[in-house]
Parts: sequence; C-alpha cells; structure tokens
Amino acid sequence: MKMSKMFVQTMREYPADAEVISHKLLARAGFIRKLTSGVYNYLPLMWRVLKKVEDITRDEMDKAGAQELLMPFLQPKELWEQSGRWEVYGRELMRLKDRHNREMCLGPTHEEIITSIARDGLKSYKQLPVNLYQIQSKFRDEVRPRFGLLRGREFIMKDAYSFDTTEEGLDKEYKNMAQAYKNIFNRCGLPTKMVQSDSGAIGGSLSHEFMVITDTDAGENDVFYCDGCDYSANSNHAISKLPEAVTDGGFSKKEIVDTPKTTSIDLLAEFLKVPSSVILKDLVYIIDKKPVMALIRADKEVEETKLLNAFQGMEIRIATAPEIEEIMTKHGFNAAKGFIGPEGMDDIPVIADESVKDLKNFVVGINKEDKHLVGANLSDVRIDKFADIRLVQAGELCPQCGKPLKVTRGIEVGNIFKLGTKYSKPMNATYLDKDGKAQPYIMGCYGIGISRTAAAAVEAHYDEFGIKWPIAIAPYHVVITPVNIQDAEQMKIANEMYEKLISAGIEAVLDDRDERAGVKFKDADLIGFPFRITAGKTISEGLVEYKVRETGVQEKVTPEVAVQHVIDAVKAAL
RNA sequence: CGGGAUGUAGCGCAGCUUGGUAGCGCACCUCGCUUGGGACGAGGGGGUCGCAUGUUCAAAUCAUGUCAUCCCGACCA
Repeated sequence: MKMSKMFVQTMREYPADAEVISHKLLARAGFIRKLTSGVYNYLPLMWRVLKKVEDITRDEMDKAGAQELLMPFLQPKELWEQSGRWEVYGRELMRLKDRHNREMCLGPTHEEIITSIARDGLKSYKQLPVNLYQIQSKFRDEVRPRFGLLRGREFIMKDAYSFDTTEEGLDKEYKNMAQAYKNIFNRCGLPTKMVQSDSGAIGGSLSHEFMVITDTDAGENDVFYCDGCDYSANSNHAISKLPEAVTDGGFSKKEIVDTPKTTSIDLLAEFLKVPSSVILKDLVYIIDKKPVMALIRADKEVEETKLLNAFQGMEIRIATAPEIEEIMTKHGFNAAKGFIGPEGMDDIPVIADESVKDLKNFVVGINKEDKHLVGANLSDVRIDKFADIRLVQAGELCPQCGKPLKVTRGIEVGNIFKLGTKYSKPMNATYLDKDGKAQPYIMGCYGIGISRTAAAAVEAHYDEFGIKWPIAIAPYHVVITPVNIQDAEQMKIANEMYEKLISAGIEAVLDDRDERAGVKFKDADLIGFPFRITAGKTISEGLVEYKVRETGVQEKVTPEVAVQHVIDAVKAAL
C-alpha cells in the first residue's frame, strides 16, 4: 500500500470527547470516527485490525470444532417472548416496530435465535454435540456509552453456542472453549486472566470471564486475585473470608433506644459509640419491580448481582427515597429511610448476608422515627434466608488459601457460560434420546468482543507517541520510509525493499508522500506499525535503518538484512 | 431519570458580557523554498454560527423552546 493513497487522516490533537487512551489514539490516528453516541465507523485501518482479530478467532473456533453461521441482526419479539426475556430484559434491548407495527428488537445477543435454529434442525441425539458460532454486530442501548470502542452501543462480537446431551458433554465443551480462548488472546498478543464470574442477564450456572489486566482508566471491572494461589474472580462473583472484627454489640439487654437524626450508618455508629460492624443495615432493592430487603453487616456493602441471583431475578436497582416512604406508609409506619427494618413488613422477602450470622447484641432499625433496637439477636429479626450477597473488598482473605486478596482492574474481552437448559426448556427446544424421549438441549454460550479486544490491545500497548500494535493484529506489519522522495537513490532502495516484502507476503506500506521526515515518523509511530525501515542519509553507505516500534530498538543494516529481519519477525509472530 | 457543561469549517478553539461585513491554529488546494522527529513564505477554497420561534432597523451574540454531544450522579437507610 502506498501511503499517499491510503485512506487515513491523522490529527495533531486528540478529539475533545475522548476520555480513555484507546479512544483517543484510535480517533487521532484515523482508525475510527464516531457517527453517533456509542456508534463508530470502522475506517480502513481499523477494519484491517478487526478482520485480523476475527480471523484468529475464526481459526481457533474452527480448530476447536465449532461451525460458523450468520444470524439476523433484526429479531422478532415472538422468540423473546418464548424465552421470557421480552418482558424482563431492560431498556438495553433496542425495541422497534416495522411498518406493519410488528414488534422487533436489535440483537444484543442471540440465544433465542440459535435455540430456534437448533430446535428446527437438531432432532436426534445422534446429531449432538454441536457448537455453532457467528461473528456479527450487536446492539445494546447502553444508558451511557463511553470509552469509545470499549463500551459502545454497537459492537462486533463472536458468539458461540453449544448443544449437548449431558452435563459431562457441556463440561468438556466448556473446557474446550476455555482453551480456544486462551489460544485466541495469546495469538492476538493480549495476555488475559481467566476469572470466575457471574453469568448476568444471560443466566446459567457457571461462567468465567477473560480479562485483559490494565492499569489504564478503561478497566471497568474489579478483579480480585490472590498471590498465594490461583484464585481470581470478578467482583460480582468473588468470595472471601472476613478478617477479625467486632461482631458483638456488647449491649446488656434488648431495648428500644432514642437515636435522633441518625439517618446514616456513620451517624448511628457515632451516636451509639459502637463500630458499624455491630449494626445490621437494611437495604431495600427493587428486583423485577418488586421490593426486597437485604440485610448486611453495616461495615460491608451489598453486591447487587449476587443479590439479584439470590432471587433469580433479571433486573435490580436500589429503591428510591420516595419508594421507601411509600412502602413505609403502606405498612402503617411513618419514619425516615434511616430507620427501616424488616419489622412489620411481612409481605416483603428478607434476605441476609452470611456475615449477619456472626452478629450478637446488634443494632437494627424498627421503622420508628429516631429510634433503633439495640442488643438484638438473630431470633429478633425476620430473615427468610441467608446467602452470600456481600461485595468483596481488597484486603479480605482468599477463600482458598487465606492470604489477603488484591484487586486490579481489567477489561472483559471474552466470557464463557454454562447455560444448561435455561433457554431450551422454555423454548421447548428438544431432541429425541435413545429411548425416543424428548430432552432439552444442555447449552453453553461463549462470547468474544471483537471490537473491544482490538481496543483493549491499544490500552495494553501504547506509549506517548502512539499505538504499538502486536504484530498479529497490526493493520500493516511494516512501513518503509524514504526520508526524501526527491532523492532517487532513497526511492529506488525503498521501492526494492517494498517489492521484496510484498512478494514475501508481508503487509507493507511505502510512505511515498512528499512530506518532511518528521511528519512521516510521527505518523508511523502514531498509527503503530510494528516495524519501520527508513531509507535516509545512510543510503550512500548502502545502509538503511531498521526500527522496532515495541522496543524502540534500531540498527543500521543493509536493505537485504532489514527486509529479512521483518520477514523473520513477522513469521515468528504469526 | 437528576445535576453540570458544551454545540461556530474535517479537527482543536476564540468571538457572545456591551447586537452592526464570521475569525485563529492545524488539515486541504496552488506556487516557491525546504527535506532525519508534526518547517517557512505568498496566495486560495470551505461555515444558512445545532434547530425553531420571538425581540430588534439589524441576532453567532438577547429571550423562550427544542435537539444533540460530553461529564458527574442516580439515594448503602
């Protein structure tokens, strides 16, 4: 490719609306251009990168025995009603109507469609197991898209779905996919951590996420890990042992005491002169439009995803102050939210965190303004069930080996889920077993954010001058830079090297623009070509310059050697 | 959904307070000069100032409304 003809406009400044480094660099270097909020044009350089990530993914998926297909982007409401998700999927699901007023949605994921395909085609146990995948655009109408390609509304994803007859079969495929994912990210030049995770809105029993560990702001997920063993988990799934804490309030008797204006835990703890670890905090959440109460030791926080799962709900949010007032009034109470408790709220389910079990002589709200019950014990509080609903914090102890857990941030680039029969059952998607009996498929699903992976690669590989693409997903492998295109000798050597590289199968760019050297160098660094060969002032000695973007190492060598270096390096990396 | 900010050329911005011929830098085109880390000079093209309504002799500028974009927050009792 001749640089003079290449469709790329680099900018001297970062776009004003970009926050994270991958967004800034991809926009400035001419890879992407925003069309509307959370939606981007993938310009030619970006598209080359994306195709490489796709190709690596495709190659490993095929090797792992999966088969590619392509499902529609537009989906009918009916299938979503069969799975039960039409009602329960939040506003992220982009709903629309066609000219006949038929309700449709843009696919945020494809469980419903794939299940309907399987239902029609996989009738016999003899046809199973099967793993089908596609690489396609998805749409999720995020509340607040940000971070460029990392959290857009439209994005490219590889999603695979497996169908098995047994749990053992699913387990085998799950491991098979985990290995394929490791291969994919390694080949992309992106080291990832496989962490335990919650399965979220897609549902299911077991899941893992593949996280690129990054020290940039773009890491949206907290990953807890242990130096002492191999434990690692996403914050929505992490568990821990709690360090020693005061759990006995030390009150000599149970009584109702005045606690004026103690509308927060801090105020209450200060007023009663007790640590917050002996206060029972009662939070009201709205799960699938119904209120629930979550009790937890007040020095700890609730992990909403865990809470949601404890109720097997789909949508969760904390109740608003007016909603709490309404609940109070409805139950005949007249107190501010700081004084709420399960007392007299018999129709609202109450769940307590495991940590509550250790509490003795504690403090709890009883729905009376400016009053709390102190010296309470578990028998004094209505609790429907216990569950782990606690958010782990760094410094708490590893559940496996007891060492303090550490936290880091990561970008989720892939995930694998065991779905079981979550979709096959409600959608009545079955095969006939050996006995001629209909059985629902046992399913798994496996996603990779293609566009997000490319952006994560930038977060992991950049410096003050620009992007440093891993060779395997770089838009081009090498740029050849004749410093002065008026210099016939420079141009001749540059052209010869270019031809040799091209015929060796190397993706080379010749920067034949009539620009000063500085401009060409800046652009080369910004765009992030892994290698640069410069034909400049040493050409009279028969030498060119070979430079490695990643390390900054450069050496003066003959054109033949420079070309061979690039060929060797690229072959080694692919 | 709440709060804040911003919409002026492809990008980054000034002008608005105090209404009167729409500007600057980068990018783009032409010529000259220059050619190892985003040169220089001269000339040039490009904007219904987000949109609508109003006030006014006159609106980028004032008012009202609306749309869009960005940031923060969305209640830990």
